[in-house]
Amino acid sequence: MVKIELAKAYNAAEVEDAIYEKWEKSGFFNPDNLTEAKDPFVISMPPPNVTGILHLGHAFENSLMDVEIRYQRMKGKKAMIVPGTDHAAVATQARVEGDLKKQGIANPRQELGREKLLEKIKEFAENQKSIILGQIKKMGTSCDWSRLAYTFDEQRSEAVNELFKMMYNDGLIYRGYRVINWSVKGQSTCSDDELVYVDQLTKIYTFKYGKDFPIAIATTRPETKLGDTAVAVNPKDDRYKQYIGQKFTVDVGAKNSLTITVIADDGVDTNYGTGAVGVTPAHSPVDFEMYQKNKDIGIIPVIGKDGKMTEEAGVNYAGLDVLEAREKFVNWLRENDLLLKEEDLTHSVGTSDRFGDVVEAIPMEQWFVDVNKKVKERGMSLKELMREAVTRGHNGNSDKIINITPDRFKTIYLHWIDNLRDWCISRQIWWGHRIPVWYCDDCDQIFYGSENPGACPKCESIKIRQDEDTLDTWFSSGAWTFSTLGWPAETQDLLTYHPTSWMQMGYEILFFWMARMILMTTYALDDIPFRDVYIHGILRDKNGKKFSKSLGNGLDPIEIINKYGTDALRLSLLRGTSPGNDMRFYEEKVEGARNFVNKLWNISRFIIQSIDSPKIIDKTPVIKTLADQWILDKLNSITKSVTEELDKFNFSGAIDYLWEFTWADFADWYLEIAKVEGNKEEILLYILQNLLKLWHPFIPFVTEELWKNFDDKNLLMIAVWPKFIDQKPSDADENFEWIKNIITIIRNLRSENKVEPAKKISAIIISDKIKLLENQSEIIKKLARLENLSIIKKGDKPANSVGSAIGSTQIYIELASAVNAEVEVKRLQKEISELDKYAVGIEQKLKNEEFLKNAPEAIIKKEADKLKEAREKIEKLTLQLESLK
RNA sequence: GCACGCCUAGCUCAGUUGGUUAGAGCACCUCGUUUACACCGAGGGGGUCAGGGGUUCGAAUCCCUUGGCGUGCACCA
Repeated sequence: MVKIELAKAYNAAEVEDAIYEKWEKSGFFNPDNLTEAKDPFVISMPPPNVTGILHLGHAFENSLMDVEIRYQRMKGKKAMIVPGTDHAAVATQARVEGDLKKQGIANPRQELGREKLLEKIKEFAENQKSIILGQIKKMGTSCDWSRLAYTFDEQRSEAVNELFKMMYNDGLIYRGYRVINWSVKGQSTCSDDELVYVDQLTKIYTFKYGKDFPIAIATTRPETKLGDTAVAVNPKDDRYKQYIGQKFTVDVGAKNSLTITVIADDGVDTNYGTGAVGVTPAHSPVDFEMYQKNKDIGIIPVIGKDGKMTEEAGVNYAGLDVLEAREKFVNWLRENDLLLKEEDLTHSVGTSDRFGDVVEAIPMEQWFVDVNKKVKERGMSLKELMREAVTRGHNGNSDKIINITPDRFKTIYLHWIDNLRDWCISRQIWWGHRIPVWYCDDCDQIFYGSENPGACPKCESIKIRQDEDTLDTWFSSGAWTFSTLGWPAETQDLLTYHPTSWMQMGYEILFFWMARMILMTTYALDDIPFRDVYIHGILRDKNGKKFSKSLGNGLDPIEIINKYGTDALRLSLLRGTSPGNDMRFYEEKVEGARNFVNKLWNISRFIIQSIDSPKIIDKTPVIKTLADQWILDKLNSITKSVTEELDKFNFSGAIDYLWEFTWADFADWYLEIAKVEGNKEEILLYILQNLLKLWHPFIPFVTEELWKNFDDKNLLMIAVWPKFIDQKPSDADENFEWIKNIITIIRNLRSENKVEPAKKISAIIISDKIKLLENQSEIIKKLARLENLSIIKKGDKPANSVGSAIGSTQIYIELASAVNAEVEVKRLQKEISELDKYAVGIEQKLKNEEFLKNAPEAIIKKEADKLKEAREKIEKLTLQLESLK
């Protein structure tokens, strides 16, 4: 074999693209090619929105998914990430319309029309898509590209239509006149979950509708009061209950007069405000509910889709902007002595997450998913299905429980379900799945149809038209875990790979997405969408601010990758993070990870260059020395720990074990020892190869690149995950740690006494562990830079020496010049006094009868051993101190 | 208003059933170019785990409470 030359430093940019290509060509991203693998392990990739290119948050998600999938693949699972992108209905249309406006097209919808605008959006989306897919590859994510999906492709559209049809036929989707959230700017509805609440300082006005009206009410929206049809009071309220059922006609200065009925409602808090509520059915969801119980009070919409006052608001107001109307009405109240109070109030208002404007509550005909209606043949509502999947398990089956990490999000999710109202799914935009419903203009028949049915099924008229609206993007996202596997067709993929195994997502889309996937899957497939959900926090910048375009603090992951390598980025994103918590991102972190990757490279470089023929070592090598035993035991033990941490999805914990072992135990200690003891080819290769396997899920590129030095035929990517060997524990760890300790003490003595680092000196160790020390004397001499080392059983402190102790063992180094007694006395005194405090603490514990009675025996023994060791050390140090005086 | 989370070394954070003298990375101090690595090595300093109380033989960890920061939901009459 030719001697391999490795570069002095790992250059990620040079090798990554080629490695990814090799992986992709191998076909092993597709689990169907993992012929020896058994159980499936599937991750549905949360499809990135085609609104923009990927940011660091995506890099983080890709790192999480890829670590998990590579781990499972190496564990012998049919591992698969199903990749895809999301058409992101409103978000994408809003983005493209915004761009068009900047280009001078003031009103894209009117100027371009449906077809043209859709074409523009499609062009944009396709362009973004190809950029995004390239980025995902850069991040090293091992997706099965043969199963690439898009929420808006033909297959997924079929799933959406089928789902709609099922729900429509089951009466779970209905068209109804309800108060919905309306974005004037976007000219579309949005669901309750799409609102972003912001605090707003406003005024709250207390007034009476008229001089003769007996009850005062308060409002922050006086202009909507032109649409009031009732006043609600608590039926137990003595002040008002006499008026319940009475009707009052009031003049509100709007030319039209209002008829206000006093109604009873248990929900009214008698202690809050005036204890009475003005009821505006058209512009408040809560009031609308009261109206539905008391339809005869009537409903008067006074604000229109354009955000201006309607004709019904009265001729004095029609056409006015809401703020103008507010001012006008308040002035009128004031002039007529009806305004009782005017106070400042901070309250939160809902704004559209995509268009940014404060939404208006307006009543309209829209499509809804009924979450409270019992599903046919299930005896349960969608709400109840959503609850069951995370509590007792789907259909009461404890094997079908969705496990949420960290589990506090389960509580948050359940609380959200409690407050859930019917889901408004129709949007007045064009980019999205068109609602598969048709209307007959001749007989008013409404019927389902994913394609143009040609004629009305009832009256055969051809004057039919499809609903103009499109579906909420989350309607299609909700089907993602199964639409990507071929549903509604009964595919082999569905049989093999559903339910999926693991899902990760940020907590900010818990309600949008997780909830809807659970809803859709439990309903349509009578199953859960996934077994485990890992909820992660959001990435923030150095100062804790959210990354955002408007703040201009966004970082392009590809730039980071070009500078530090993908492995470094992945490692930095996963290290020191915990599920559910936000984390800060800063470049120094990536730099540290890059340094580690380089360290691993150089460890390998050293090993590869120091041996003749690199080969695969798959059997535990022969153990020759204590150090060998120690490092192999340690490798075995961290193999167990890393596996356990990964099984708990604790990626950071797994990294900590690996990092510590690789850098400290293996590089700093064992490699140095290998230089002394020599002849360790097999052990070095064995440990390195196991390390490459254990590290591979986290830093796939550098490990794969190194692996080819040992095996240029098989990919590390499908190597078998190292197994923990369950063996009798040896005392190698204890003994070797003790030797390490002695070396550290000598190094410390040298440093404190300003011995030149390169200078070789003499040392004396007085101990009864003669044999152990003699066996390890070469290592001690080399690593502590000793010329001579005397190991004796009994003796006195040598002249011109300084020393320390571990337990009863004393360690001295000889100094060339006289000892600075004063400094040495101080040092020893300090050490003794600290040690004494420590020992006294343990002593008290051991004197405590309660402790002795209650604590486990192992703990008591540990404490006793600690005390013995400390006391012995104090004794030896005291002797040293006395000899100086 | 209700709920949840966070407050651990100068900074960023781990710390999963309560039990080592509480850890890591970066930063800092001293020393060092020993051919795997200066993207490095050796040694070191630095924390009453936000404050107070409680449970316990034993608390960063469990409970109560105060304060600060953040988030979700509700309210928004």
